[in-house]
Amino acid sequence: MSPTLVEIAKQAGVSRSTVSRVINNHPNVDQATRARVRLVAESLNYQPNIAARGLAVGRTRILGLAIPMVVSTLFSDPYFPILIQGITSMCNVMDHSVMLWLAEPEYERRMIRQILQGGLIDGVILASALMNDPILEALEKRALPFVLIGRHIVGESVSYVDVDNRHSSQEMVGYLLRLGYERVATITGPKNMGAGVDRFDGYVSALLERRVPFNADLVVEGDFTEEGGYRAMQRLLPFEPDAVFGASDVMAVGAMRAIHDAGLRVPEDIAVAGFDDIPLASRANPPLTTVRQPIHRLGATAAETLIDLIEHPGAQARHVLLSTELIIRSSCGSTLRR
Amino acid sequence: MSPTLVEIAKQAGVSRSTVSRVINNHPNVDQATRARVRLVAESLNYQPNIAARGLAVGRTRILGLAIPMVVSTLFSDPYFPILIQGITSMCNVMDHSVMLWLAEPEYERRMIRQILQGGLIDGVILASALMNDPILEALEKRALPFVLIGRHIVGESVSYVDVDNRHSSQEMVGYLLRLGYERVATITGPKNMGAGVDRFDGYVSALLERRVPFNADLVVEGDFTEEGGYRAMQRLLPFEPDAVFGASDVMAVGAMRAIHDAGLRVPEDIAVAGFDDIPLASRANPPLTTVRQPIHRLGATAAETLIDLIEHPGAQARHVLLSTELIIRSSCGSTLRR
DNA sequence: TGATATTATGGGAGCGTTCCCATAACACGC
DNA sequence: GCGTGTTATGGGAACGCTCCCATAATATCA
Repeated sequence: MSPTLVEIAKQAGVSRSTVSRVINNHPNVDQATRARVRLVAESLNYQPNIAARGLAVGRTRILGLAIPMVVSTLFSDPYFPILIQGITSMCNVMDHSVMLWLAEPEYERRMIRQILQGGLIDGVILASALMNDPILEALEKRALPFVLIGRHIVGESVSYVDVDNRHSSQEMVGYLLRLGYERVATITGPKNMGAGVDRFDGYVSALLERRVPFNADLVVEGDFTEEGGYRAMQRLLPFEPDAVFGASDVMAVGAMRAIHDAGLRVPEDIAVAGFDDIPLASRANPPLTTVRQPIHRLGATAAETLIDLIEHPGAQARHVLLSTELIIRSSCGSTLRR
Repeated sequence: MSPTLVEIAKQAGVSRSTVSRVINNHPNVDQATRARVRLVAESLNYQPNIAARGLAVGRTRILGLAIPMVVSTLFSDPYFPILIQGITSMCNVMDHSVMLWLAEPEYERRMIRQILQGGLIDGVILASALMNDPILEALEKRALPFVLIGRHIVGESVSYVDVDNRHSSQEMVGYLLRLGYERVATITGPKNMGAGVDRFDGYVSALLERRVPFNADLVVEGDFTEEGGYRAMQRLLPFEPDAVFGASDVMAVGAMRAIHDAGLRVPEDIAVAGFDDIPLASRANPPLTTVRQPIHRLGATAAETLIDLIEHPGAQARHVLLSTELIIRSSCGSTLRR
């Protein structure tokens, strides 16, 4: 094991306290002493024991990251790896570490207890919380700082970081309408997920904005999977949409497959747009017009916000909305139709 | 915060020690006392403080998971999410937790120190370590148990869990040869990754086995990306292969795109095979013949092995090879050619 | 029934830190 | 040259837990 404070102290001929002061950069340590202690600590490759420090000081500089398992299974795209990268990346900068929980339902209670009461964690990032997630309730009850990735029904009392789903979708659908499409359908996400409802809201807003009547036949709920997108599109086809907005790229790609299988062409017969801009989107045939999310930044911002929250207890809930970018490729045609 | 042992003790009218014994299921506690303490602990929602316990007992039941950032960026497939799921899943069963490090080169030293000497972690799982990874050296020097996911040059002195890459590739390429293909090319993975070299070895073994002369023109190094597969295939085309074995599905899909772009058909003109069986493989056009990896089990086994190693210090290094499954679809044709 | 095991319980010490208070050394101004 | 302030340092106590030893109560056996 790593040497302890007292061993450093002995070697440097000072007390435990002085070494601690040096390690934590407290003032009021003699220049010479400081240098000597530094040298010894360095040469012995000293590293403070996190558990002990955590015990003493009540803060571990460890962040918890909880992701509902159902959700993580769902995505067959690199969303989570990138998100996690964003989080750990910021944690590196801020000198924090990350503990990971993938919530399997059967271990949920155990996980919640561990997270909340283990005393090991300074705060929690909850990614893609489902609408009725039990952990959320527990988290609110307890005074542990936490940040949601993805806006949530619970409202404005909790901190969250999100992409502006509503506005982005509105923009995307508005773009389709401006191109002249008249029967714009949508394949939504599950309605127990924030991203699902917000993107649908954006769709509705865009119709409203351009005074296009809402047609319930042109809305089908998907589940963020390719297969789900495929099936949703099949249900949509009889109603003859001339464009489809898929609430995720993966679903949009599924929809494209359904369109091809039905002997129709994209975008000539039906235009397709997606959301996320995963790598697959640019390699689809035809390349997919979509909304690019700053996933990495989403993670980094969540970590940053959480750390800020930890350092300012009692502060107001933070709400951060990151903006997106419309990526125009050829799946919706490139010119105005009329 | 969660109540402490003494608070439980006070409420139950016993000593700290007795409560500790109850919590840890020690024998020699009176039935009645045990029940009473359990009740109080339950009602106060007691959860032992992990940091304190770790300090006292020298074991935290926390596993470290380290993934080189370069590698994690690389995969545009759900490999890592599934791997991580496998790990956390087993950790749930074994009552452990996971700390995550994504190794950014600039923070590597800090990470290594933290992992090795923070005293917080009982062992480390190192996923897809690069061949010259500095952390490996540090890990070997230190007496911290660790397990590699993916075999590694360092040899048999360290524990690892891996898929039998060599054998699986040999089987795949053997299958292509048996189908009658005569100019079987391969797009390899990077040669500083275990999976890269092992899968290439399997390719060579298959040729040897069936006495097909090795042709260096038919080997191009890829980088496990779609784009890399595309470019590799372009370089392969002039040498007129009649089949290509891509060391990953993502590269195989890239190769298919290159073949299509060159006006050729799969499998009529060139057969394509992959490795991994990611979801994309079954939805490719044509569906990809590939090798299925038990990724989830890979992660679970790594965690299990590590925990075993932690509990039996000084034990021999463990080597686990998981077997794979040949998934035959239509990208290599379904019938013998001659 | 008295010597000896066994079972049940309590309290001290220690894990490696940090924080707080005490103390010593030294400078300064008058 | 004496109070006052500042700087440097040491040691006790505490964080919440587990382990070990002591002791009391009870069971076991010749």
